Amino acid sequence: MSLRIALLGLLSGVGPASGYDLAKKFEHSLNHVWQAGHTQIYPELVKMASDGLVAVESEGARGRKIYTITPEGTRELHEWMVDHAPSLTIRSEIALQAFLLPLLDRDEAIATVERIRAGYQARLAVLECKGGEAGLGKYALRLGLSQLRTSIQWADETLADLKRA
Amino acid sequence: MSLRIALLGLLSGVGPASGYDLAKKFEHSLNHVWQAGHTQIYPELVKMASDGLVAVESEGARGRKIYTITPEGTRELHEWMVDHAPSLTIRSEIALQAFLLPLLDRDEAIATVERIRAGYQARLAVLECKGGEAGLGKYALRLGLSQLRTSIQWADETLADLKRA
DNA sequence: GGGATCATGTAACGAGTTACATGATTTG
DNA sequence: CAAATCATGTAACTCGTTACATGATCCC
Repeated sequence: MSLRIALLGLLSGVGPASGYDLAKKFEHSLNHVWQAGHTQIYPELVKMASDGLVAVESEGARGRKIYTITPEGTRELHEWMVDHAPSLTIRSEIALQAFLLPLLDRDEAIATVERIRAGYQARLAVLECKGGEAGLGKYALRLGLSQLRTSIQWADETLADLKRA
Repeated sequence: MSLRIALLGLLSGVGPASGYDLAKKFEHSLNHVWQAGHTQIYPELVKMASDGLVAVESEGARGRKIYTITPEGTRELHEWMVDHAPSLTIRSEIALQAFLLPLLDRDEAIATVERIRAGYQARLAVLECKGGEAGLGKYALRLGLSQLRTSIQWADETLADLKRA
């Protein structure tokens, strides 16, 4: 369901696009929120077209197919945004490592937290480059940035904690 | 893979347990980090047993099977904790709603953020009850709490932002 | 005896990943 | 012409969810 919503959202927000374009958007602007590769996107667009949520507007060079959102797609997107209580389901490998940290001895734990911190830091650098603008992703970007900064702070506190012991 | 690790981690941290026990742990202590229901856990334990990572220690009343982690399981768990760079993959319905927020008009956006905030708040209340203790999950709990507090702050700032406009 | 909880499973389906496969066009 | 990028797809597999199914034991 969420993949559909993400695709509908992009088509609605940035206008008609090909599967290829949409895959790029996933890579560059949506990646801190949802992930999907082209192998998932292409078949989904076909299904969505047969469900009447999108339509092929035109076929361009190199077999390029431009999809547009239909009124029905717009309705479905809007309904999801307004009615759907988003699931709180979390599956985070990082949090799992954090959870199991007490199973390691001091030095191993420190090294693991440092690795986690580096990952957060790298991602923060990427997000920071996406800078202030961004009509569509604006609020999500701010959310991502504050969560990352908080997580880095957690890593620092945890490192201090582990080193103290 | 991560499901295996989570199960190995629990067996290692809290000692021998049945699939049922492990499912309860997932519900009560691991749920802010990883989720799995019994329908996923039971078959996975069988596979893990055939891979030599766990063993059935004893069979108790009502067909209860107690699993223990084997030395090989311990090795695998340790290796993952020490060597594995955790994936940064995120799939968050909440962040997706946040991303698409600019597609809504002012009042709808406000209502949506309020719904998101309520979700965060509810989860925060749950986590806060798990209180200070917790050998195994200690660090993950702190991480979860700070992330939630940050997210609630984001919701408040976003609401202020939307109301100003 | 009846309802709650303990305890384990299977089957069907949907979501997501990895590997494979193909061909057109642009740029150096 | 060769390499990069554009552009689309399929197949096999793993992971996760929902629905179904069964029976034992405990407590009222």
